[in-house]
Amino acid sequence: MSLADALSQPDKTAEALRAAQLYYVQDLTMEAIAQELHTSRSSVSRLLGYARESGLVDIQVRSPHDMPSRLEAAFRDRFGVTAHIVPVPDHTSDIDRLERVALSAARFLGSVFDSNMTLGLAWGSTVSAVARHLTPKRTHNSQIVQLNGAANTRTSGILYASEILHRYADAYGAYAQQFAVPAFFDDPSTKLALWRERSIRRVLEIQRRMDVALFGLGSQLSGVPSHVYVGGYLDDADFEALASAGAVGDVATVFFRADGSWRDIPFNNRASGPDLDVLRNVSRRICVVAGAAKVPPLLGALAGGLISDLVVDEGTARAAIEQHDAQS
Amino acid sequence: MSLADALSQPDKTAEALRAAQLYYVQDLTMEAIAQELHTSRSSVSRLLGYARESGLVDIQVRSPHDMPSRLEAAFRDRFGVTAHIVPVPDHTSDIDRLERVALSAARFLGSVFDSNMTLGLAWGSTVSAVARHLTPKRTHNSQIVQLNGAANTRTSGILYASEILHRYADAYGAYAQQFAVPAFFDDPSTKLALWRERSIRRVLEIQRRMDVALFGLGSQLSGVPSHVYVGGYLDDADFEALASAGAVGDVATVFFRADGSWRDIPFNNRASGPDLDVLRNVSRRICVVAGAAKVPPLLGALAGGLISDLVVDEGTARAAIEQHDAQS
DNA sequence: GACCCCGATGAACAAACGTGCAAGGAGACC
DNA sequence: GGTCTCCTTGCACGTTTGTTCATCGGGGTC
Repeated sequence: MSLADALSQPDKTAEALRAAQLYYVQDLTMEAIAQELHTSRSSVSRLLGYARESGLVDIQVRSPHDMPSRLEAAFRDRFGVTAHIVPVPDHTSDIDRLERVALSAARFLGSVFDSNMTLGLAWGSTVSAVARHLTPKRTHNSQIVQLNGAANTRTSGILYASEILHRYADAYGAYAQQFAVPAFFDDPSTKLALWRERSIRRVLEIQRRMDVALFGLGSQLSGVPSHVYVGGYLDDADFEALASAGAVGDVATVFFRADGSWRDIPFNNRASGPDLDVLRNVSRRICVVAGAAKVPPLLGALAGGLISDLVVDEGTARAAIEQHDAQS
Repeated sequence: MSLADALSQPDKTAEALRAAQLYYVQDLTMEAIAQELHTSRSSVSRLLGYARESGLVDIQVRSPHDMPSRLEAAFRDRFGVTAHIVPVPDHTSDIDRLERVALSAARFLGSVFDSNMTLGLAWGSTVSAVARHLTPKRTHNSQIVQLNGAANTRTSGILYASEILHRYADAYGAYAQQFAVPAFFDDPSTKLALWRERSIRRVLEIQRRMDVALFGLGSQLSGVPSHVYVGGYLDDADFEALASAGAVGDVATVFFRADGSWRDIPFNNRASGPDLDVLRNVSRRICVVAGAAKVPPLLGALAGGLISDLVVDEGTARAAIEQHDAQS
């Protein structure tokens, strides 16, 4: 359900609105609503589905402020971060886990992003997963900017960068700002040259002014090297270089260590993503994390102050807190 | 479900919160949630009911701002008032109509009222009906103040003033400020004398500082004199005096004319409610109206600028706009 | 006009849900 | 310890809801 679709059918929207009022506010049954609208119950069911899909009805669960979960309090105390813990049974597969976290993240993003804002998107499987669950929301004068160049598209289930960007822009009625550069450069000087181009500098300038950043964490370095980046961008030598530099993960192609440091990792001058100082200047830095494999990069990102709001599944959150407490 | 109850059972609240997350955010079925929580599906159903009742989950239907209903636009254009039209089939009885409008009003009030605010309540059957549908919401340092003295309690289905006040205070965790005076004075000088008392002046001072006012409209003067006020407070002579003064209705015992004027209605110096200038200084003045009989007082209140937000059923709204347009 | 395509519709079915009810359990009082 | 009361639980049932499917009707195309 795109915003354009929603606008193309004002009567349908009006009826859906009416049905939603009657159903969600006045607690009528669909049967009763069908009578009022002179249609069949099935149509009412569909109408309500449409109302939910298109964001006409907004359902949010809010914990009373005086009783945040123990885990959320732990993140606040240790890292000064607002955590949004997604309850997930422990035996859930990593794919389901990501899906459920992404769903919560999408709702949260919807409540944060608004008119006159700029949203920066890191390109990766996590941000792609969130894209699948966005709820439309009308905004004005807002834009979406891509934070790092696109990796290849052969990797399973990950959408094209432009496709992702378009989904966000469509859901929020925002202007999409592409960033047409490779994910990683082979030669740092190429990057420097490109960064002097006016078309690129314009994008960099927009990035610098973003109000909200949304990103996942790369964890290619922990344990077995994942194949995600093996598509012509990183080779074995690169991985070795990163490993020997002590990198534990990346945000938008920029790598950092367990202690949150990143400035002196040479590899980063080949990355297309924004300097992490730029990121740290953003007021809302929403990090979406699912799966225990991401605990090391998560702790690094937290140490580096890269995160202001964290959406994470319960198990990973618990593991992160335990590991942090064990190390300090 | 009172706020006190909600606090007395933190584990229940926590479980309800979890269930609500899984149900409303992650779209799991109750069966699945039951498994995660190691309980039966029925319990989950009840848990979710509790979560809704106690305001843990907040469902709101919001019209896209670019497409308000035609009626809402009409109210904005003609009176500068934000209208909240409650869809109700035309053949609905006045009692059902009031009930459905009150439900919407309660939800709206919940979205407006917050910490550090003072809410003024006119005492009447409409405000009483709203009380029945309040959703709990936690606030701090807020208070509820009664705007006018209590009429008698013999009239059907209307709660005691203190009972109403208590419901609001309980739902919002606010301090309740009673106003122990009669609805109408026989002798204006009694009122003047009482108004000099420090205990009364304290309440009047609070009234003067309120941020939100919630009131219905009295329509005792249109057509057949209703028996609502016939409880020892108003007699035939009073009604005649009001009729000859041109009064069309009242807000919190203070009467006004069709053109919105009220200052020179002698009867008002016997009323216990606040001067309408005090009311007009309140930033949110929420008026709840149901039933076509209230069209004349509604138009008067609109003319007098007494209303900032209007919650009204569709039929009455349409009638009011039609009548206004016909007269001008 | 004939044809096709696509989206909308209501009937029918299966899944999901709310609630009355009886059983069980914890505490209060005797 | 008995027992009385009140609250909670899970089951069973009837109701409500989501979804599939066949059908219909309104454009667009030849």
